[in-house]
Amino acid sequence: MLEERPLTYDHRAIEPAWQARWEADGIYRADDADPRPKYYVLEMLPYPSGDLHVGHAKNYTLGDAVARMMRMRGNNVVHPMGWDAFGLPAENAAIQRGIDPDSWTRQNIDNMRRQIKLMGTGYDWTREFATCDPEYYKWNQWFFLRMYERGLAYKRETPVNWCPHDQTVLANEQVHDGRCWRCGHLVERRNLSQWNFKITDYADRLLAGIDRLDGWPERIKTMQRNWIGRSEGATFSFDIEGIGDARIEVFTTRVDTVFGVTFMAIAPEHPIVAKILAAIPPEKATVEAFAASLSSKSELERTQLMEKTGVPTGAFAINPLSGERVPIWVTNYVLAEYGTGAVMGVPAHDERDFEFAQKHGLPIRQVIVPGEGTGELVAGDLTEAYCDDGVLVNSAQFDGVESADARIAIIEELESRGRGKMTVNFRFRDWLISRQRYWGTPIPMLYCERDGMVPVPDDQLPVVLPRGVAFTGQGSPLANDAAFINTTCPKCKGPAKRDPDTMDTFVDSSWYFVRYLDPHDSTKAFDKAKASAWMPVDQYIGGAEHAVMHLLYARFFYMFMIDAGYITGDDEPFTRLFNQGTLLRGGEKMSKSRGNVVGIDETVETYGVDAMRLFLLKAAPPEDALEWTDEGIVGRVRFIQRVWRACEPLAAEAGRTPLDQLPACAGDAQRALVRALHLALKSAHDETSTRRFHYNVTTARLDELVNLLTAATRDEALAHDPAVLYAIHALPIALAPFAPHIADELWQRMGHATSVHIERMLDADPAALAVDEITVVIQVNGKVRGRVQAAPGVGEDDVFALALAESGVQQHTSGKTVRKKIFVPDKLLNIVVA
RNA sequence: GGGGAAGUGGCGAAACGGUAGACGCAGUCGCCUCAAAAGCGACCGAGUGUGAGCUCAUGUGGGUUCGAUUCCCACCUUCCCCACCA
Repeated sequence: MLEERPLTYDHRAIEPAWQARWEADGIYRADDADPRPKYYVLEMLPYPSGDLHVGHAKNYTLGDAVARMMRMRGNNVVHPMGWDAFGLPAENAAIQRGIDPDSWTRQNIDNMRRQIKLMGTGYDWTREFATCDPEYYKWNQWFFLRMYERGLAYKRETPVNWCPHDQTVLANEQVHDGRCWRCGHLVERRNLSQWNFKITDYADRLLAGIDRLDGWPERIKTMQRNWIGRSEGATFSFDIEGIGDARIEVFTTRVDTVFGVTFMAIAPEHPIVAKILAAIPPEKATVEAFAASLSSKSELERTQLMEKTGVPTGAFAINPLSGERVPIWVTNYVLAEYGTGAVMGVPAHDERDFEFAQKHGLPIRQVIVPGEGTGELVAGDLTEAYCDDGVLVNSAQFDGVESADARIAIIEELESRGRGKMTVNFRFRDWLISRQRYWGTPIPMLYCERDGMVPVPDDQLPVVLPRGVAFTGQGSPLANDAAFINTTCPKCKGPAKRDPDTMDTFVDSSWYFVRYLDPHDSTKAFDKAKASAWMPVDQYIGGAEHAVMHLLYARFFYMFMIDAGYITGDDEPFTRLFNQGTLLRGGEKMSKSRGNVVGIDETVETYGVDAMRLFLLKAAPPEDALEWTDEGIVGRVRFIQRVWRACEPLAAEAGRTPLDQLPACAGDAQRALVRALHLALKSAHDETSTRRFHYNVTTARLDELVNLLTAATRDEALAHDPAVLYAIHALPIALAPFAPHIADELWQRMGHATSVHIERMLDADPAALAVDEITVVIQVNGKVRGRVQAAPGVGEDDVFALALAESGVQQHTSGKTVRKKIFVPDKLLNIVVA
């Protein structure tokens, strides 16, 4: 028997020691000059909220396994980590608890960095930065100025949530039931002049680029397409009766229904409202009261009202095609921000218009009928809008024309009269980046009494966020800070004021992945050659909650950078995207606010990092939601200990066994063992190559291997067999991407001076996977009736002969005629009888 | 309302056109032990049979196929995202 001694893998001693050693040796640093093929693995930039839980560990463990796997497959891997450090929580901490946002954030970063290292992750920490570092956000300001120069950053009046008591702008999440989160006063809408990035200029490119993103999940691409929301239609104008040259422009995708217009619906904010009321005053009071009742409500509330309401303005519009006179209504269901802010009301062919017309007794006229140009009206009394295409009726010269043709013909008619044209509208709007907050990147703009709006010159960047400002919760800390606001105009040297706003934190995360490639450059955002060499990100990993905004903004920014020539290559930054599933506990997403978190520190202390990592990889495919269970991780602790007991006593001996050739296998047990090893290797390679990352299957293969190893090492006759020693020697390599600590510890005990993590992953050898006897399944009429053993490559006739000797097969074939045989070599023979 | 994903043992899951349930968790039994824990071993979808086995079984109903968990259609259920975008 093997020597009896306490065989326990002591994670508390071993794991921290390896983490220290890796850091000291710098084995995860990426070298720009390394000639091997580059591979950029990136997990989405985390917000330093404070404490990590095992849900975060799920995300980082997968990224880490992928990075380690790619490194061991011979790539020059860059795998960086940093902090999305600006944002509202830090400012709330300042307001509520008087903590400086910078100190609060830095403390959180320190703790989270410690915890991420505790997970045994292999990041290149030399590339770390936080977006709240002036050395980083300086370049946010620099990019802003470059966009401004190109007309991609512009100012526009936009409504915001405004608390009249605290005299401050509120983020949507600070408004609860229409009231201020701090003081409970009713929130109003107020217009402020704010900065926007003209992302809509890139709408078509952002949309077209999606088609090339073969490595992205289909659902994310669909969400982006829907968010961009391209729709083709016509924009044309109606005259307003009695008001000189005033016209109302409408946008519609169904210009074929234009003869069915029975009213005009406009948003209360539409500028024409004031003109109408000035010229035709009788309904002034009603309309203004209606507009006022909506003005305080956010778009969200208005749309959640669901019930469509409105009031007539007393004015009439003239249908440019029919010459018909229709009333103009102000309604809550037309959005000022989309299209032209005015809609032609066609109740017969639009659900919303139908609902509105029914409620307000407006006429409903059908002009599209289903079918092949019959011209027959289905009925005068529609019970719902008919929204499909069909054939036009009641439409003058367009009667009998198919909808699709009619749309083209009518647009041409309108165009010939100078009344309208074909247009494309997008659902998404320009990216509003101004935030009336402190903890963000100051917008590098000045307002001079003499020179007007003046950009901050590049040599005066960064505009540094002042420290020690007052956080009262009232007003904006920056706007209130006279020392910050008051400055000198770079043109006239006269007095000027700074823009009091900061940028949306999505700006920070829109280009950080390029900064990692040249993180300490103080002269530029990044070096063109370095960035162009490393980009694009080969594998991006993160949650689906960023499916739209972050990923769209980052794509936009990257296209801008390519266009500006800051970087060369394809204009899509993320070749492959992997969406991790969430971690659940008690059926709910693990989160601080739900109070169901399991901490990293406790888990690592109790069970060990490797056990935690293996559980997170093993329990489910990575894209699925995964339920955390304490029993599950105990099972992985058992696995770790089984590995230790099987391998550690034989480590030195196994370390002398060559790995560059397959061992001689004296018997079935040896062959099975070597085969199990190579099946595990094959799974690891396959899951990595296909980018499925279903390492839950790979870990199952490792379980099978370790089960065989356990049996073999307990058998005195087998324990020192070359095949057994070979498998033991290879196990740390196979285990390294998933359980990096025990892997390196065993590797060292096998006599290796360098880390297992810089070893080459072993290839799966087809010779080791081969078997000398296979089982062929015999089916009769598609049902399994027997199995026969044969040598691989056995022919159909031989299998058939063997099959007929099986009693189960005979039962179902005797007295019947064999009509057909389907033979799948080495797998199956299906005998079809009748 | 629109879009997307998914329904397999007591549980997490595997197989994704070819032996359904690998592997793990929970459970049952055995060995070891004074005993327990740990460890090791066996069993572990349902029904039926002494047994070899047979029958049923991957949400429901159809279809394609020699053969379907896998592909197609419809329905049911659950989850996620977007929700008055003219």
